[in-house]
Amino acid sequence: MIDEVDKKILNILQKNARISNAEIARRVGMAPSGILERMRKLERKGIIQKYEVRLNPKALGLVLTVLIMVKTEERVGSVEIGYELAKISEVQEVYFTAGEYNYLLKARVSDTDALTELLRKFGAIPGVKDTRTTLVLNDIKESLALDLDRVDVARAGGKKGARKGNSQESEDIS
Amino acid sequence: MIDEVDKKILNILQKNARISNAEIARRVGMAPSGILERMRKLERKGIIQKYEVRLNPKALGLVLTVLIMVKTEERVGSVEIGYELAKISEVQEVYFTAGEYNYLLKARVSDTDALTELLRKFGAIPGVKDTRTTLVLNDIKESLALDLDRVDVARAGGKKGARKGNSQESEDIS
DNA sequence: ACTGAAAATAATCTATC
DNA sequence: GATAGATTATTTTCAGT
Repeated sequence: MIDEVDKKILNILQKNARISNAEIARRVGMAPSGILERMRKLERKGIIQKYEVRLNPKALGLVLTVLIMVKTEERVGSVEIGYELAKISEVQEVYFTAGEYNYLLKARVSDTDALTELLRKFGAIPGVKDTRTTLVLNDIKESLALDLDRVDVARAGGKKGARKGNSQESEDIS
Repeated sequence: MIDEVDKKILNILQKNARISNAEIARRVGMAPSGILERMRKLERKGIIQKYEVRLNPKALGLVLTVLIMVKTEERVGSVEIGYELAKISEVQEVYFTAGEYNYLLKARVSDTDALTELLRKFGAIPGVKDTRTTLVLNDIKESLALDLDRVDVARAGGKKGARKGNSQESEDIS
């Protein structure tokens, strides 16, 4: 259950996740202790999953973004290979999809040699049958933001659809 | 230019972007003021782009992840329509790609009705010729983390590839 | 669920090396 | 670049409502 106050807090955090508690309190018009309690509850419910930093891949030399579709031979519905693919550090996103290809991945690499190396890693995973690489010419939008005006405040709850099938490693969320 | 100390700082932030400065300082073995200065420099250089919160879309009722390929009729190399697509709030990612389709998008919606509405919005943009929607059955991995061991510390610089072509709205980064 | 007060920490600035 | 020290601000806990 999230209410209008939670929505305000989450919208503030979506703009800048490193903003101080005290500043959120000021903007929401509540005591900092109350904000702190709400944030912890949102974390406990799994609505807040993580605070992340977005680094500029190009500024770090990872100038190529690639989208790779992967076809595998697994028993229907199995995502074993997906978890193997998710372990590869160049791979930022792995989706198990309905359709001809089983997975779609996004990866960042420094150059075509690094891309070749990455594809070689895929090929080394048993069951990977085919890959189809698409070069990204322009990362036009990349955002974690959700439009909270689209979420039904009444039915938004903490139980369903939590961390299942997420291979991110954990660490203290605060 | 990032060095080994920056790398340590960034790796700590990649695990939890809301960690205190003082705690980073403790882990790195430096004075907090020095860490603060380095973080500000990383922000100024555009290496740190944003601090984001990852909310659980499913916990908020946005249970469907969809990948949509969009074919457009634009003059070659133009990404005008990409920016239009990026304005739509359900759309979290927009990539301009080499290949048969011009764009690949990722979007979150609550149900198939919301998906229909989203596709209708695409159709309303002049120049959008065709869309191909793929349903995501499992979001296996979604992460912003970059493997800093893959970045060449020597050549990683602040000049190239900064915010160009990014339609995220800005706000005080701290 | 929230507030307000108190104690503990942290952020930030200046001066200095 | 970094630190140490001073000041201001924030975080956190908790008693009270």
